Amino acid sequence: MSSEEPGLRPPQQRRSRESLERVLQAGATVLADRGYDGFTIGEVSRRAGVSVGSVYGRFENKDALVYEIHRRMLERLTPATTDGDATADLRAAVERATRRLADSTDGERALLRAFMLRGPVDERIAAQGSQASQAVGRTFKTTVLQHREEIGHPDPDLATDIAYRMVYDVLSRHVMYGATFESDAERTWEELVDELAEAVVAYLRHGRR
Amino acid sequence: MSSEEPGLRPPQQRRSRESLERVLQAGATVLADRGYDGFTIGEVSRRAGVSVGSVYGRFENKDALVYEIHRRMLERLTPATTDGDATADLRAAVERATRRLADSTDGERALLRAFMLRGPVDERIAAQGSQASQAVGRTFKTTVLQHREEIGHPDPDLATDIAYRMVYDVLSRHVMYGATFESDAERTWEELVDELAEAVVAYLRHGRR
Amino acid sequence: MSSEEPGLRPPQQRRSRESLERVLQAGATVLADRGYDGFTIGEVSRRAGVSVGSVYGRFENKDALVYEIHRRMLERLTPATTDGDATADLRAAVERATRRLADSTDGERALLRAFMLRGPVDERIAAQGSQASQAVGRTFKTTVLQHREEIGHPDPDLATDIAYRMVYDVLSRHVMYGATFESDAERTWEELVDELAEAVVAYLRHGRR
Amino acid sequence: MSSEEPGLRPPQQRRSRESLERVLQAGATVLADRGYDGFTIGEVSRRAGVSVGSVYGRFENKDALVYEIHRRMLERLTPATTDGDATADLRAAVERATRRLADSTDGERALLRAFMLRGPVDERIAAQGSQASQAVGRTFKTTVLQHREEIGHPDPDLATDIAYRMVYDVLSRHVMYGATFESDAERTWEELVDELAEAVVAYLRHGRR
DNA sequence: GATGAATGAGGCTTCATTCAT
DNA sequence: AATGAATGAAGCCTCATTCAT
Repeated sequence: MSSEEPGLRPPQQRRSRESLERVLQAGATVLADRGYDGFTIGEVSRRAGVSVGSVYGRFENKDALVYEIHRRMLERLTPATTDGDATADLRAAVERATRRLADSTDGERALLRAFMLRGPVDERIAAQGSQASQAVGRTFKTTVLQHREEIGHPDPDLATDIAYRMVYDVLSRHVMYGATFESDAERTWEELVDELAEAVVAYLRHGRR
Repeated sequence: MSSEEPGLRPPQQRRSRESLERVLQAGATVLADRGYDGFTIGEVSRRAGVSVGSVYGRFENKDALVYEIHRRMLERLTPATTDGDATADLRAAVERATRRLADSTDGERALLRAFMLRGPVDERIAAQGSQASQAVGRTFKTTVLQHREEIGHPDPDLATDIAYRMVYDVLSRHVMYGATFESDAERTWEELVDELAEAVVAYLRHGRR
Repeated sequence: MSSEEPGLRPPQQRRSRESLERVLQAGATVLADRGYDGFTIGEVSRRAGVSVGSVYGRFENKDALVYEIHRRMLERLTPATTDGDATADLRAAVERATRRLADSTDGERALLRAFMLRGPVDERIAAQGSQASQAVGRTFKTTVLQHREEIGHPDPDLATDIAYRMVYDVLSRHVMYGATFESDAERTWEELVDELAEAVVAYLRHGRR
Repeated sequence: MSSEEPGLRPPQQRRSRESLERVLQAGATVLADRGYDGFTIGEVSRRAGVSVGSVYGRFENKDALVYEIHRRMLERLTPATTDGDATADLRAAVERATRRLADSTDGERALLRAFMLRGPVDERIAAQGSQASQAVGRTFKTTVLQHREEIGHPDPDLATDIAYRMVYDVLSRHVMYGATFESDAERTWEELVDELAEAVVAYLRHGRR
């Protein structure tokens, strides 16, 4: 399938590798600063201090460059996720999982935002992003389900899935739109993280009627 | 402020009103079908069966057309919201408020999606959208806070705000990305609505530690 | 010849005549204010408070309107020119002729400017303008040549022609470009008029070598 | 000031310099042949045998191209002007200065015409043109004022300034409108030059009344 | 006659991609 | 390999003119 092709032409020499990195770095900066609309090959080549032709020497086309920047961002966002550490109870598990999810976006929010806006328009971005989000989700859920017995909801798997969505979606929206879009009450990132954990704990714990 | 001007040139003849509606309708369809990127004046004029100049006879520029489509969508989305109806208890209130929010998107999801993606890039869309979301939010919160005494959270206003964000953000994300983005478990709109209400009730009710 | 056709459709009714005048007046104002580039039928119709179609009901096309505005301006600029009044001597004749030329532009400078810039691009404007300028020139020369015996130049007709050009061209340029274009010394209209007369007198009087 | 920026993107390769020259040359030809109204990027690119994009690769926008053509024309028109050569008397000085001014337009009249018509509409053209004209004027006046003692006019500086305007304006008008606009007597360039010098000499020499 | 809506050619500009050097 | 110049399709917008009402 063509969607499987990397579009990245592997570098052969030392200088090549450096220039490749410069292009990727510049590309990420452009995306973060000016969004996808401001992301032109010309702008990237200018910021990278590399010629347009050189960019095309590295990447088959613009999309391939975007995908690679995306891929690398996701790599940084979803680390090895060695999540072995046990947790004392459901609350502790939820808090840790939530915090970990929140922290993973540190320093990448502007770039993440650009891709979040691009996903719905570009299937491949969506697919890559979805995959990563699901991986993160599995970790989240695994951590939380360590305390399955504390969960009062009749369908713990469903509840945990919903819980993950709540956390993920509220944080995502904050990344995309900022602190006050849907409400005039400004909420900091920290507040959101704390309250989301609180909400999730309450939701998971309580028995149905 | 000049940024407040509508940019819509009011029609003065019958023929003209019809063509205005055709343009708006075609514009909404294009946005829904192909997103903002596919939204060109040429495409709109083609679908509306109207010349390019005609579009400009009605709208100052492309943005003015987009804003007007947005404005009308928001008008449909946020009805008079006479929300007088009392509710029996917190659960009933949350369920009604959540359902109402969810239902308001019926039939407009594709268009809504286009604007949700445009907001972060276009301040005016963001401002209009935010205003509407906040209005909806006030109704949601008012309904829920009718049962303030049932709320166990030490700060009921904060909790209600967070609750609204959870509902709004999960549903929004579903509109933007579909059923399976961040989780591989496909969730229907209905499931989401029900479980979100459940989660909110649990969150609001439970006393802190 | 098509260049002979007036392009003006004669008005039949009272209201018609009024609206015709409004169009011509508005057209002159637009030309004076915004130059030929800003002269669009839309703008004229807006300022005249008359529909676009109405303008075309009066004038075959944009050019015909421009020509008519031009024609009327020239009519005002070049009055019956009954120049019978005798003058005492060459100096008096030159001064009167120069002053009369200068005064004829009063209150029309902005409009005149627009047409002076249009002439070189539009043959018909050039022809009409040239004809008027030549008529004015004949009066100027006739007045001056009343004192042919005072003229020292071996070819009085040539000299008078050159004299007219000097006066006409310096004043024209002042109308087109303002007080300081070709020199940093700002010269008022009055200064120019006085010194031009002085120069012309000196030129005409002096015998050759 | 940003209005001072050239808007010309400096060429870096041999090929590019050639194409730059072709564009400038074609641009000048278009302006000379069809005036500013006929000066479209499409027409220039066609005549230069170069793509539209290529023009924009070299110039920020249409105006920048026009300004550069103007700048180069002025450069050719106003040479180093080392005017050291002494003159025998006022007449010789005036004749030389007038002739030099007249000669400077050789071979550029059509292009000059286009810019003379553009100046009143484009401030930057006006400013550049005015500056050049004033520089030429200073040379003219310096040459003439070498013989200040021959000047009978009570204010030699004023008179010299007026003299320059007469020469400049009559020649300019001839460039813009041709030989017969304001008079039906056709005057050749040579005749104008000779008579203007004659007139200026007479004007400067004669004592006031 | 009057109105103003509709038309569409034409002008400016951008940018992904190719290709000569 | 690297460079950056060249290409041209495509998008936005204007405005003279026509024509249905």
